[in-house]
Amino acid sequence: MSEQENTFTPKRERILDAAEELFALHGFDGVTLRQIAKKANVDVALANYHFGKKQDLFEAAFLRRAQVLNDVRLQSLLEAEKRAGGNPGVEDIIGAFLRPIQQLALDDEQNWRNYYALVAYVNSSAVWGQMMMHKHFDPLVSRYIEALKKAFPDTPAEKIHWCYHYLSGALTLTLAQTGRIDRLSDGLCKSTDVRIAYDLMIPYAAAGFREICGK
Amino acid sequence: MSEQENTFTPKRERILDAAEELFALHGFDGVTLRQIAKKANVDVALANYHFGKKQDLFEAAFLRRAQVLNDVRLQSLLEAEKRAGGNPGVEDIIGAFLRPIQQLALDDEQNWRNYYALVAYVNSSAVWGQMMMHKHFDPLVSRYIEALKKAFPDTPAEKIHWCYHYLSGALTLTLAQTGRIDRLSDGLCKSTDVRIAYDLMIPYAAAGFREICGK
DNA sequence: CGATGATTTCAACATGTGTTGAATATTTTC
DNA sequence: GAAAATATTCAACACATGTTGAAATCATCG
Repeated sequence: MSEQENTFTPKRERILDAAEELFALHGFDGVTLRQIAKKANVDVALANYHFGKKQDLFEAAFLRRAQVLNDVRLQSLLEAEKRAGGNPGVEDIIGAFLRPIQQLALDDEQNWRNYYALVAYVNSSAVWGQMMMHKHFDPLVSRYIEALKKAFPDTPAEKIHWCYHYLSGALTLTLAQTGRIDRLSDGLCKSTDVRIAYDLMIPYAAAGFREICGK
Repeated sequence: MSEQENTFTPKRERILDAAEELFALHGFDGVTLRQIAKKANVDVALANYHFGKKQDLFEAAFLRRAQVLNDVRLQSLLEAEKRAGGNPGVEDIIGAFLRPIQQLALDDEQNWRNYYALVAYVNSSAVWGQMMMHKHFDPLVSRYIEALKKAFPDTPAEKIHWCYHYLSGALTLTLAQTGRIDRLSDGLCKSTDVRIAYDLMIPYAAAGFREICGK
């Protein structure tokens, strides 16, 4: 009755938080329900009561913030289109794609770091991870790709898709925050430096697009 | 005595092949030794006899081709430097970095696809995956980064490292061959199209480097 | 051949897994 | 405040896991 190990949040939410963090760190099969329950200070059976099977718990953790992220990104795209009078350039589109992610990471009241790592894990995963990406993120991504096609009207769609693929790879590795850049740069750069990571990624990717897609 | 389910290869090798494929597909924790043994047509205990613990088997599968890959890539870098009289440009360096990977995938006598997916998995993984990357790939990568620093002598090292990070992300997602581009492009592009994947990645990345690192 | 050593299988153990149903506590409703 | 509903814990099952040691098979070579 004296201590409160956590700032008080409902147990259901605590389970999701623990699942998010542990799944992001070790993957679906690398985490047991008992580890999640322990981290959430909760009995094992409670996860089953609230979310059903383990797979469903994973999806619940994945879904929780997906809609939020999609909403803010869609608005970001719409604003960029409005600002450019319906014809945004590559840099505008890529900025609209990445800035919301950067911003959420910077306002870390709610900590998006774990969730980002979870998305990176899912995007790097095989069949069933791909199904989740397709279901929950591809609709929005398609809108970005449409915008890019419009920005390069004379470029074959194939090239646009490959360029987006490269951008998606850079983003995914950034979201994962594996710390590899820290080691390779001997501490000069930090995976957690969200500011510079996206500030440089935008012009980098934009230049890549222009090189491949002409103009 | 009549059928030979596999083209005959020693069982030890068959275990490594099965481990490579299954680990690449489902990750370390997503695969059981029994699944590996079954795929290799071998008893479970044999993996332990040859490789020790499960972790050691994983590392053995990872190591098997790492040295080969490092050798061919180092030679590729040295040749590029020689060809450019000691001062290769970005495009030369990135080409030397990516072409060997592309080439090995194209000559698929030995199928490198599974191994590439395994590397992608390791590079996307947390602490212990990073240790493997650091130990077995970073020494060579550092040489590429040194070459890049020399190609942009006036650019702060920080920017070089971030640009390499973006390139590494694009490469990793390409190696993973998740099939996401197939779905996003509605079949127009294929993850398995190694030719175009790298042919476009090189100028894309080179343009990104030039944009960020000047010149 | 016979014997020595490497390979491969067999059987099993100890432990950990996801999941479940009944029991208890807590909150809500009337 | 009793009753109904929700949330949480407890105990346990059926099964799969990595790993091991002792057998059995195979190859090597005098």
